[in-house]
Amino acid sequence: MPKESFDRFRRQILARCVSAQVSERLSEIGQFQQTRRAERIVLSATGDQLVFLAEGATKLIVRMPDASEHVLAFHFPGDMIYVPQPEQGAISMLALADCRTIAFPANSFLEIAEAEPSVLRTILARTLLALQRCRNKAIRLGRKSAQERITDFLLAMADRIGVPDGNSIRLNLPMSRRDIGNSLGLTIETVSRQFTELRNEHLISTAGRSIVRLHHLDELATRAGHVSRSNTQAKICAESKSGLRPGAIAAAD
Amino acid sequence: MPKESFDRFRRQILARCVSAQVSERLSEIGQFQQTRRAERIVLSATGDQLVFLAEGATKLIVRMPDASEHVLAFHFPGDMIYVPQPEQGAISMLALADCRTIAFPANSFLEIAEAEPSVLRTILARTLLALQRCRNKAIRLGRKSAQERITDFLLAMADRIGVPDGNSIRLNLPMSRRDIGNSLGLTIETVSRQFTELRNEHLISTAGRSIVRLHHLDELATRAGHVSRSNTQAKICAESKSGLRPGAIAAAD
DNA sequence: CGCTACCTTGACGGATGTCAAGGTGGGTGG
DNA sequence: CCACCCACCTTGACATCCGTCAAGGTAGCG
Repeated sequence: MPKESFDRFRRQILARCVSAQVSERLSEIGQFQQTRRAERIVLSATGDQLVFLAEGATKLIVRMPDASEHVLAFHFPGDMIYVPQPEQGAISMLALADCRTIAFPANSFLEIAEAEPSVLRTILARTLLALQRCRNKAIRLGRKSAQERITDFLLAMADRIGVPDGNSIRLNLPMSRRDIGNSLGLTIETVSRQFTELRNEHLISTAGRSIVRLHHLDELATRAGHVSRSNTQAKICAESKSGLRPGAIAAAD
Repeated sequence: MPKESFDRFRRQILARCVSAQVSERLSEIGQFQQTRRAERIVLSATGDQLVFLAEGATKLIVRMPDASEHVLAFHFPGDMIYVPQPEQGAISMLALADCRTIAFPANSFLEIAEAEPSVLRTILARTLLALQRCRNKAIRLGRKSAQERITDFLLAMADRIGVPDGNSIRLNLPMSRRDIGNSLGLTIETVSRQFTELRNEHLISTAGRSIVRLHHLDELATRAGHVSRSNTQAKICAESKSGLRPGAIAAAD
């Protein structure tokens, strides 16, 4: 396993105070993997997995009975993703860009972590965060219009991978319009129409297929159905400065 | 705190092998509460809470900006519910029937549980289960039609509180049509129309406002968009015999 | 027995899915 | 470096499902 990836894992998931022994044992059960864009991250089918994403971007998908796919979440470096054993649920993880991952069998991971309750608590805290994100997603899908979903999605992305750019925030979206639609419960056509509409109102601008610039964050937040907290920009700055992002287990957008 | 409620908590959440001391300390920080139907379960605002539902039924709701409410989950006895600190998220827990609950400050609970990693793992396991349920809910809300949502909801309820009744399953739903709609992202009218339609097709029958009987579970499962696993009945029998239900942290339907 | 909250039914309109027909970006190979 | 090609995106016309508004009906409780 490349030292660089595991070091990232150690920094982000294991607190600073973890014994070298625990770290050692975890590195022994972790399966490193390098995956090319559009390929599946191969996971052992012998139980639930905890996957650490060291580099790249992924989507977590469910295959529906009709062979279509629904995107549960997008993930970015530093995320810890819980993937249940692929029995019938048919959850799988696909690379949106070239990826480096470390996959741990969940049971072994947790057994080792029992020796170091702080690690267990870190995992629990991230899982609770994932649950909150998933709840938010459920609200979004249940109640919001297409435009609200799209703007909410863009703002969530801004929080996660946006970079300040003058008065705007610049996004380099690794996922296709289809992926966005599959994540928000919309068709690709509706996604496209909403992008066009936001572009016509100068709330966003786009360059090529993946670059999106968000202007007027406050107006976008209003469109997303938020309640006037125009601190997205501030949050991003704070986060990029400290180098800490909330991270998640499997419910990031 | 009534012995009966805490005993239930001990049986369901604490494994049999927990030290008397841990159990004792948990009972000291747990706030017992009896709540009447339609009232709010009052929680300390000083941090996240873990609420054990010993008796009754509850809904976990979010107040939307427009003062409407969205139901995140319904809960039943034995569930452990994670309720984040009510900052702006405005999540609250309402009793659908007379309830008995024990509320623990999450941080204190987890600190005590660190002495007994098996408890921490139980909580983590339940949280992961809640995450799975929430993911399922997200899929349901994102992709399914009104009829699929309703039938899926009824089958989920059958798994949780259904009792076998000849060839059917009988449900005594503690929540109103409005609550069901708020949970599935539908209006009360649409819920009502779908009930009527299912009734006309003899897939369900109703008595009064809260009794629902499900016939033809396999057909209902098809309507729900499931993939032909007609084992719902079997699962319920097995569960009611063993007295064990999966339980959840805050994402039950 | 009557009141009230809750449920049911109907008519209508609008947001979004579906179907269809181009247009465009970006990577590949010459 | 350019041209080509394919996947991806955009736009339009139309259909449909569900939300909205409105008007009763009914269960369950006092």
